[in-house]
Amino acid sequence: MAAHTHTRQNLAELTARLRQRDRRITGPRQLILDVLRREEHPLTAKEIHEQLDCDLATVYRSLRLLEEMAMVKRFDFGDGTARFELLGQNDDGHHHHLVCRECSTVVEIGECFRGNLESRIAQEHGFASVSHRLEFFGICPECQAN
Amino acid sequence: MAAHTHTRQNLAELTARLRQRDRRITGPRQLILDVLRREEHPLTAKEIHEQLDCDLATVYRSLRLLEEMAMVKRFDFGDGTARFELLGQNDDGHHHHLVCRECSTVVEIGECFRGNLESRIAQEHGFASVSHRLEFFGICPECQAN
DNA sequence: TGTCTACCTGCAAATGATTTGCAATAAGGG
DNA sequence: CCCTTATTGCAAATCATTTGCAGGTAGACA
Repeated sequence: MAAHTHTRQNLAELTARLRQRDRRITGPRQLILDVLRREEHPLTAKEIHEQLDCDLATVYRSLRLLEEMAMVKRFDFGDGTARFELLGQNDDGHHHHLVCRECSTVVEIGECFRGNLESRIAQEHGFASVSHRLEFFGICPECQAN
Repeated sequence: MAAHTHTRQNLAELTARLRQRDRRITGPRQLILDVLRREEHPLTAKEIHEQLDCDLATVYRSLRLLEEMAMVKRFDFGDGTARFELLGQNDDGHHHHLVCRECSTVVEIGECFRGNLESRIAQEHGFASVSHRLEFFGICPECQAN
């Protein structure tokens, strides 16, 4: 699919979701989605900001809004900095990452243990709407070589 | 086992591990372990500090040292605040938590998926020493009632 | 196309967790 | 008991993220 098609789709979806919440389609919001679409790995707010020409606070505000609208997903690798990935239209973004402890290279892990672990845990402890967060850490091939 | 026995054991272990690194056994370090031993759930640096009478910076420095010495384990629930738990002598502290999204109540989860998932992931991606972090989130029984 | 208004942005300052510089203090081997 | 070196308290610095505010703009409507 050509990039501009992606963009168009993206924009249409953005427009629709923003309308529902009486929010506006602004330059920064479109640009942030563009940046995220270009990257295959989750980006920090700062990394996104470096590719843009708007205020860092605007990036944070936009990311929060886009997250609420389920257009981006926030990941936490435990280094004190949130990372964001673009979500597809029918994608809940549930997947995990394998992160290099040395260079922070990120590999996406499609696999996840069966959901029944989650429901069993919910049942055993009387919790409702249980979700989980799972990330893997290791040393990537390149860092092993060095 | 009586509490003072625990304390004695604790102190002996602390002493031994500190000696190895040419570090000193100080009041704050002993007190932090005491506080952690009294609590069944992971505590934040601030929570530990509230029960003590030393500087917050000292609490952070001590926790970092104790973590390096594998006497406490750091957990990250994704709320931007680290939490710490005491580790037993032959305990690598590998377990997970179920955290209430409302009130932050924490339940410890003993169970963990088979370690072969970890090694399979390592193999597939060429990573070495792969570990993982996994936490569950949900609404606890009490918060469901309210 | 101009108006109006609520939403947005930039900028600067505030927050909250955690770290660090430094001078004063204490642990513990000799 | 002394001396060297680790450790502490205090204040200031960092870092990621948020927020207050005044000026700017998207977009519904006339």
